[in-house]
Amino acid sequence: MLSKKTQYALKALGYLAGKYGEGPVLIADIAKKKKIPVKFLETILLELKQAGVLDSKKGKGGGYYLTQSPKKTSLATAIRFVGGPIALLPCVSLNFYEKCKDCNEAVCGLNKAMLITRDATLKILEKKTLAELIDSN
Amino acid sequence: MLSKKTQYALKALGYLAGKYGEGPVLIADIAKKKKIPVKFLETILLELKQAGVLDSKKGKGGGYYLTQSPKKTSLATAIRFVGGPIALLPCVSLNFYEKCKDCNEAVCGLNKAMLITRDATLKILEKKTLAELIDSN
DNA sequence: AATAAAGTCCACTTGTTTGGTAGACTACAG
DNA sequence: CTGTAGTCTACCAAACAAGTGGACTTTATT
Repeated sequence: MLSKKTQYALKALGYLAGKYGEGPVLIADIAKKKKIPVKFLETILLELKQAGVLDSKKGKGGGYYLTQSPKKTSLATAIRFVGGPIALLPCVSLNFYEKCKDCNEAVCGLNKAMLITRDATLKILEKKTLAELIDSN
Repeated sequence: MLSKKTQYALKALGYLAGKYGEGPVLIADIAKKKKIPVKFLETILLELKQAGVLDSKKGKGGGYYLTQSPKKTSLATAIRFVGGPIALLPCVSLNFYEKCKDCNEAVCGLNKAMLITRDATLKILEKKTLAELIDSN
């Protein structure tokens, strides 16, 4: 299961995708529409900005906005930006790999099963983009 | 990512699968071979026993063992027994479903994407069984 | 019956995540 | 120069995850 933080990040990105090209969107606006605690969202958006997915404008008329077209960012990328590994085990994670203490990966059945799972998941999440998160909500 | 607890549970079940039919296996034995903290493993095995996957024998010559052939328990089942939801979001979970506060699922793009992901994951994890976790480690 | 082996159960610590509050500072539009 | 809005820092606390320690019960064996 994705962490709350990652879930909120995806919701916020989906909302911003819907507003792409319309200028900066207020944190408070996103928080209200997507039912996210304002202060928590603040730190999430800041992380996404540091990752380069978002940019912001301070002062009146300010807010957050996507740095590029929502079609150019895949869900897999978005999830990784807020720190969520996609694989079910550390030993099959591309970006958060960690070796098992107890097994030889070449012959580990668990490793094999989870590798297949990760590939199937990635195949989907790399094709879907932020543009697909736009909806009528 | 699966929780440590779930990861340990799968490792332990894999080990017990390899010993199926050979009588009870000591907690300490599993812990040592799979590098799991003994006390933590203790609570995990207890949960699996209460779920019916394992049974135990107390006293000398006691230990834990699978209640049925490793081929009869899928990885999806095993994961769910120790409390781990398989879906990436609560709103697409079969066993731990929770409605989103902020979206209409029928038109939610995130929901759709995660549903497809969950189905792909489940398809794999429901086919793989504990027997496939047996290896030479 | 005594003993040792082994699972069971309860309490506790430690650390992280999640959610929330408060306040000061910076940038910018009007 | 004033108000708006993001930035940053510092807390707090409830809930959960991970891990530890110790006392208790059951059972086979001697």
